[in-house]
Amino acid sequence: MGEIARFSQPFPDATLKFSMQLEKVYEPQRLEPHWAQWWIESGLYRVNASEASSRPVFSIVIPPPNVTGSLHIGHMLDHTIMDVAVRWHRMKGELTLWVPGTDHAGIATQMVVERQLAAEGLTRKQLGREKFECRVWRWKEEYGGRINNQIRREGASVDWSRERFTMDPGLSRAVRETFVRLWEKGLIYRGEYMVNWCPGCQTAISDVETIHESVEGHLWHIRYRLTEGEGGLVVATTRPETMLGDTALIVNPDDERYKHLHGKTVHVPLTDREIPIIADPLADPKFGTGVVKVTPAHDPNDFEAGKRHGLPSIKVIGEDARMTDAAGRYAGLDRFEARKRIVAALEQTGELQKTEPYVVNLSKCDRSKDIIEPLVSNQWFVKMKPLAAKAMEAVRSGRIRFVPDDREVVFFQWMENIRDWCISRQLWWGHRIPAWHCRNCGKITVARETPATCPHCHSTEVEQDTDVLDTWFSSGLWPFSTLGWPDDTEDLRTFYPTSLLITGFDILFFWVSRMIMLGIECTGDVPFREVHMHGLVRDAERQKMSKTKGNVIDPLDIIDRFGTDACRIALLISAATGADIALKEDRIASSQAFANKIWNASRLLFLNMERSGISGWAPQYVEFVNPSDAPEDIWIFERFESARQIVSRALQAHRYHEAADTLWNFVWKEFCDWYLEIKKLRFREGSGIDHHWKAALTIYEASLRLLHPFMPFLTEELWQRLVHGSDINTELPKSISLAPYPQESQIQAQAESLRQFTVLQEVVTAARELRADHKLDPKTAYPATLRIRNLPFTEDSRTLAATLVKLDFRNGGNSHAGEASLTKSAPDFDLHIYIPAVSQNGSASPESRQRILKEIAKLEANINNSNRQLNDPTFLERAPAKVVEGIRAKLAEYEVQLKKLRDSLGAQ
RNA sequence: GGACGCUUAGCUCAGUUGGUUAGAGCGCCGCUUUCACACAGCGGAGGCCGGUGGUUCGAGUCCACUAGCGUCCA
Repeated sequence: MGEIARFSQPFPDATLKFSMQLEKVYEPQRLEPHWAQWWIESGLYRVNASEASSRPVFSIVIPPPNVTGSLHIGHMLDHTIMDVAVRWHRMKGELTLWVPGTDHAGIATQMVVERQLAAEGLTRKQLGREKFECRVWRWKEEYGGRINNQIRREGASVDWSRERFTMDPGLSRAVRETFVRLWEKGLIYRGEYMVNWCPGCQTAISDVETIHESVEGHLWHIRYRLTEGEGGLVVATTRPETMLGDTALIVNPDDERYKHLHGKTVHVPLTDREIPIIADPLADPKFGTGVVKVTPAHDPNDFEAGKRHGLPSIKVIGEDARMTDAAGRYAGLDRFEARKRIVAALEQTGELQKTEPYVVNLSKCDRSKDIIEPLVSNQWFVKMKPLAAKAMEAVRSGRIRFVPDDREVVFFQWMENIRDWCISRQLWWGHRIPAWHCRNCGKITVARETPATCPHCHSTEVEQDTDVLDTWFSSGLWPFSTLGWPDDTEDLRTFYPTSLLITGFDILFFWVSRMIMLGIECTGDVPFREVHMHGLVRDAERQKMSKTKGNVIDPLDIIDRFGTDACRIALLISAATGADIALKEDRIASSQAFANKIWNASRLLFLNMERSGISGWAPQYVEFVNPSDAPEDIWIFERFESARQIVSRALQAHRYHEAADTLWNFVWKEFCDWYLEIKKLRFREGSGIDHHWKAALTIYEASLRLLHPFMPFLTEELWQRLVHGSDINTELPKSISLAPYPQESQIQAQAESLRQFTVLQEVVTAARELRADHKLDPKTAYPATLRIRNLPFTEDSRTLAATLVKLDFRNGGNSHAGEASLTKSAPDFDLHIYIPAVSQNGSASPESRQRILKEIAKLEANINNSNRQLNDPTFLERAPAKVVEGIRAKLAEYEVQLKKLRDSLGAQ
């Protein structure tokens, strides 16, 4: 059971009238910010770990957004789904924690601040590391709050007292601890390897931060002359500028064409260097000319080949993507300018044999879109295989469950082919690597605490490594670093492993996988028991949103226009499990209409409460005690219970769209369109709380609670107004968000009343159909007769039906036999409407005649189909009795209906 | 090249273990401004569920093949 607090001062703002008189149109913009603020100020979602002994625990961490960024619509989807789950669990009475926070986004933030410096004519190098870091912190203080404000406006019920930032001291200590442990276990190493170098970001990046693209390029065939004797070899390459760094040519050992050349040397064009021809399987005889040039400093394959054969490595392209001094007369040129000039030069010397068009696979930096330069450099790596093995085991054994589970395939595929993770970044903003280099003995010391002297030689000449760690290294610790790890805190013991992770599948490799690996490694347990991965929010044309395309939807923008609740429900209802969303604005607009509909349904109720002399309603939290005998009550309780069950099951299974859709239909189509339409005929001036009101308010209040996780603002507002005026002699929760979620009702289905109501619905629909088809005057109460078969149809139901469709059953019947009539018959009833004014013109309209013919055709088809099945012995033998019986019953109905339709055609 | 997914109403999409007449939102057509709501109500039109074949008494749902599209990995 949620925290029960005495109801006090629910409205944080005195300007909000605390009354049952609602404005005609729902204005979310006026109400939502107040509740958002009140929820926080009241500390409703602050959790105390010590309460865990008596209650089940539900915990979740927010995927930390970039602290200096701003939220996009994808975040809003993510946060909305999380908030639904969180509010649901909280209302179920679980001790529910949602940890908010942000990450420091190393590269992105550094680049933003560098741009700012550039505007002042400064560079970070001019400023120096320490001052630069100060500038970034200042930037963070200034803009970091923006994200939090946005999260508040989304209605996210996080525990702000536990807000964390990846650069907080505690989380930084977790980073250091992890690094040291992995180093001590030999899972971190440092060395000269080929890495993805982004010239734009000026740092190494990991494999997952690169994207691959196929672009139209060229394959240049270049002739390398033999240094001795005549002839030479032709090499096909897509990157001629790297030839300046060639240190060998490779041919396949089995390639007969080149066997006689093994061990000979060739001259590298445009240089005065000689390089050997060696045999290695790297060369594919079928590709190009079967000869490859080897540039160990600038290609991952060549790097490996170079190691195998002990080849020298010549770096001709630098970190700035310009040619180095080793490139001779090309030194200082941009790599692509150098390529142009080299091709031109080769053409002139005749060493360029031919040029053909070729589709080149390019690696680009995911962030800056610069073309990656593979470079050999000194970097830090995490050995992934041992970590991956445990992570895969955790998923395979079911300790972590993926929703939807087909994502597991992608996870396993990636894990099985995992490569070591380059974690060092040549940045100044981030967690500095806890490794110290000794200038005296050259040894490396990795330590939790900053060493004063070198432990190896006791020199004081120790200097911390200048690199920082990949941001994902720290966010990989997020589920436990936020809870106090490495300390053994009460929070950690209570809330770890977290219950659930909800995030986009696009960061499966970046984040989810790494959390699983690091979580198991650091804590010995999985970081979460379930992962729900939702899709991307795309624009109406299914295009990925991007700033360059200009199709980005700003969540605050649509929140301002439509209200948070409308945006939430629109996102939820569009989000089939795991599928991308093509978000259309008209969907949000219709959700706004939905919110307004609920508002106005409440307005109807509140207005009538006043007339009946009811000032408020205090919920009992015992669902559906003593319903009246009114059929609409029995019916709506049954519909509510059905919706409640579907919603609960759907939430359990992370089918949020199904839950939202079910609620939409229940509230609008059933509660508003049928139940309230009838109930408002029941309300009486000054009645006080009679059985009609008791039922209506019970179902209304329970519906608000059922809806609350999805539309928290609207339901809070209405619930507060509803309960405020009541004679509260029981203790009420302070907020609907702390009230219990509707439980299974104790009501027994009353079949007779239900049928009474569904027949009533059919009669009403039939009458409306007749009136519409024949364009009967909407204002005239026509005389009519209604004959119900096989059911004691009460006078009450008859009156209700007559009122709803403006018919006069008292004056119907034989006395009007001379007038034309319209007839609609169903298995349960016959309805005749008499039309005195147009007695000569009572024949069926062409529209209705056509529809009847169509219906007859359909019925005949159904009857044939049913007969075919019922005459089939194998069907009778193998189909379940329930299905067979169902078809028999239907067949009987079809036949009655068919006869009536034929009669009605004849009669008209 | 490999893996996975998608194809259902004019548009965007639902459809849990195969079961009786396939749904929603928007759009479209008609009627109504009735004292909750025109961000509304009522009525209506609109679908051989991509194609072919198979399993089954029964397939939008399962299987195979095929066409088109998409995502991830190499």
